[in-house]
Amino acid sequence: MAEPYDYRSVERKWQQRWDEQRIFAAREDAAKQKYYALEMLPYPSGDLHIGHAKNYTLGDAIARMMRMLGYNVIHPMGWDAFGLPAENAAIAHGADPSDWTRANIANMQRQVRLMGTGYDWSREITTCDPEYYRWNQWLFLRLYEHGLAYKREAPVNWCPHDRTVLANEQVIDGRCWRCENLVERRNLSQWFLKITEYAERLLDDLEILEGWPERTRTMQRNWIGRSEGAQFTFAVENSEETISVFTTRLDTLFGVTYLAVAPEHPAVAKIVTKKARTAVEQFTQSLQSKSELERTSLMEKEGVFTGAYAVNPLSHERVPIWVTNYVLAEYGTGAVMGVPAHDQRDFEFARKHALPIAQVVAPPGADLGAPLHEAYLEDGRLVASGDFTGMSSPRAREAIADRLVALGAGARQVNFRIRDWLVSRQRYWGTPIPIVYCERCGEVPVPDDQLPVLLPANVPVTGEGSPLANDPAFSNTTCPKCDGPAKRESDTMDTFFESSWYYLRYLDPHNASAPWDQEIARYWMPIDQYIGGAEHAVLHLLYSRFFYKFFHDRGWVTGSNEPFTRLFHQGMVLYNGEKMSKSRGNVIGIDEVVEKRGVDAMRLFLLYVTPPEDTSDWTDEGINGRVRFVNRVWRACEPFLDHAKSANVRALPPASSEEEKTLLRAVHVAAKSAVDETLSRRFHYNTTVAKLDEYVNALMALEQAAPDSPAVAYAVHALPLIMAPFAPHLADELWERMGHKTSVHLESYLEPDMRALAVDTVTLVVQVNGKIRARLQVPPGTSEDDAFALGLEQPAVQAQLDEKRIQRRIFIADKLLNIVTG
RNA sequence: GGGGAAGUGGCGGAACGGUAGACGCAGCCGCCUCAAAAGCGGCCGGGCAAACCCCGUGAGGGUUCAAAUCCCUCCUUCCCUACCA
Repeated sequence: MAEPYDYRSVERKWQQRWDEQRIFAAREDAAKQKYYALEMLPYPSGDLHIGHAKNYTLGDAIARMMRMLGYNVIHPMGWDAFGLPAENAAIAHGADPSDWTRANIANMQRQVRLMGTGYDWSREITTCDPEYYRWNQWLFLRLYEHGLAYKREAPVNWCPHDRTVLANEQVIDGRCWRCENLVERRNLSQWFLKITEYAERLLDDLEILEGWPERTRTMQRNWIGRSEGAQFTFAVENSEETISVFTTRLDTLFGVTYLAVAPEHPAVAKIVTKKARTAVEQFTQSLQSKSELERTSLMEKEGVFTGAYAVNPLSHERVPIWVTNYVLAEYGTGAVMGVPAHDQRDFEFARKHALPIAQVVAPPGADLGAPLHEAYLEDGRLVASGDFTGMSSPRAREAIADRLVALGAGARQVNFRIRDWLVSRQRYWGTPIPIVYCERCGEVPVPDDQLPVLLPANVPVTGEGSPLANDPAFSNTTCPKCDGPAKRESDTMDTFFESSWYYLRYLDPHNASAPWDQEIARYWMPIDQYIGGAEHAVLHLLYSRFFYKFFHDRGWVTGSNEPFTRLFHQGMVLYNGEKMSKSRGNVIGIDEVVEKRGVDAMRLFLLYVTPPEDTSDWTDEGINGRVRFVNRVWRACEPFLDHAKSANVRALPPASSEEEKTLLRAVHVAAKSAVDETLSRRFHYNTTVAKLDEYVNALMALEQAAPDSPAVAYAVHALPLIMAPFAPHLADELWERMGHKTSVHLESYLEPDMRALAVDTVTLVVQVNGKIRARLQVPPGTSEDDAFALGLEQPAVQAQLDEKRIQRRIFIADKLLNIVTG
């Protein structure tokens, strides 16, 4: 009786050995082509879930494949360790955020190791380590020096009870998620990064990111939101004030019947008439308690007349100025021209408040006069538009822009939807922003040699107010310039700051004098394959691109100014058709799967269920199928290990029977599939695993028929080599048992051999008028004439041809012959 | 409202203009066994007694010698985004 396969001890053994022998340690080697494989930095929430497992299994299969294909592979892992959940745990359980985070990292690191993923652990980084975040501070200061980090007032979500700023996701139905008080919008002084300065480049360079999913590029395009138009100015009657508006539809300028401004617009207070003041203030007050979400998507279009009038710079018409809830203070100029006839939002507003609707663009071929039921949004021909009447919309936009420029009333302008990145958080568990406020010198950056500004330990975290501001030991300091008394900035950084450059720190993780060495970065960057979920399509992936362009401008990185050459989004893993969630109790735990089924079976299952980009369903039956496969491989190999030692895997043995040919072909079909899926970057290893099934089926069949065949020895010997990237533990075990002293993962991959892939006969389909009438077994390379002659002999073909005249023949070598009749 | 992706057996999927359903799961039959499990072998889209015949890739149309695959319209599902002027 053969020895049964003990996946538990085998998997443990190889994980230990890979660790001890550091077989995945990466070193720069100018002689070899580098390959940087990276999975997105995980947040240490406490437990690894199957979604992580799918992500890391795919990344690991790719990294191992590329290594075996001769590339110098770097494949690191680390922890995105700062963030709110640690602080929330502190508030809820009185835990120390640091202890809580460290414990989670320890557990998740254990689980990642359990998966047997081949990371270079010597490069592991943890973003809450002072050795890491000091470089966060250093980079912040460089951004500051270049005017890309600045502080200004901005409206934020403020909870008056807890006296803290809330993130958008912590505002539920306009209320604080903790105390359920209404959240206010307050203007507070906040740190921003000037990503808008890079908007144009971030947009344009999307074009060269051909290795990115199109939908992700589209999302970034939409997020950046470039729009071309013009900005121009309305004078305000009886006032020095003017109101500027941005529009992409200058052709509708003569259709303006009112001006709509955001309540926060600075001109409002100055232009509002005595009579209207109370109403306007009440309206503004009522909006203050509403979050942006509420103000925009949930509310009807409301507004109050300011009593003031503006003058249209071209038509000289006077139009009322309204304060409205549907104009955003943060976009454009915070004011828009109201054109009810040609903008749906303006249309709804005008209807509600009985404002006139003036049609100035006529649909092609249509006559005006009929009242509109909705705004007409398309281009057309201008009517009732002064000198511009009769022009097409595009021409009118140009002509009106020219006129405004000539009058000095406006200019062509490009506007971006993207706003500067708000990076300050009034929170404890993050990187302290390295700025000091001196009574005499004002805002002073902390000098580099005083970094890091350490996050103090043992600070009470209550969720009320800013913990750092409340800590005098942290807050009180001396000014680096004048040594006078000063206060430290008490805000910490958004955690997306850390994750915008971590991939560079991996390259040189212990460097004490710089965030990374430029020569080392020159060798490894950019990242050849980045793998992670689509949920970061905009945030993380956009911020990182921004940082990398900044680094490139400084000369700190060279070559491409994009960090991620190719990007792959793996799909989610569902269970019972639903997202796994603790509250539903339908979570599949890594520990349990590894214990009960083994890592290799889990990896094979995750690769096999669906193509990697698709959503997959975890099923107990499905994983059982892969457990069976692992055991089949063992039974197919273990009794033949001695026999297999006689085979040279690098030399194709001769095949003397059909069965042997079939087996040798199955071996090389599997190898070819693995290589092709990797190099094409399609990564559909589900098809590769299917080929491994066929391989093992063919192997077992020949073992029954001809156990002594050299083809059996060869196929047994080659199996671990081919399987190594997908079932790495089983592969190394078999490899060792065949007498090898070094890991199979350091071998070069089996090169697909054309001789093995060749076949003796092919099935040639004979069609008549596109319908299959016969199948011929012919040698490959059979000529069209021979095939035609053979085809005509087929009774089924004859029956169809009968009296008919043959008009043409289509012949695809080794595939098909189509006879077309008249 | 806008944008994107996808619809193939009972299920996951394969087929990147040329044999639709590889491979696996589930199911059924058989072998092995005292028995069960495991394992091994076979069957497994629909119609038909059966077939080498006919039908069949969400629906309808088109391009082509040939369409699951390319194009148009519609339906359905999922994801993202949302008053951006």
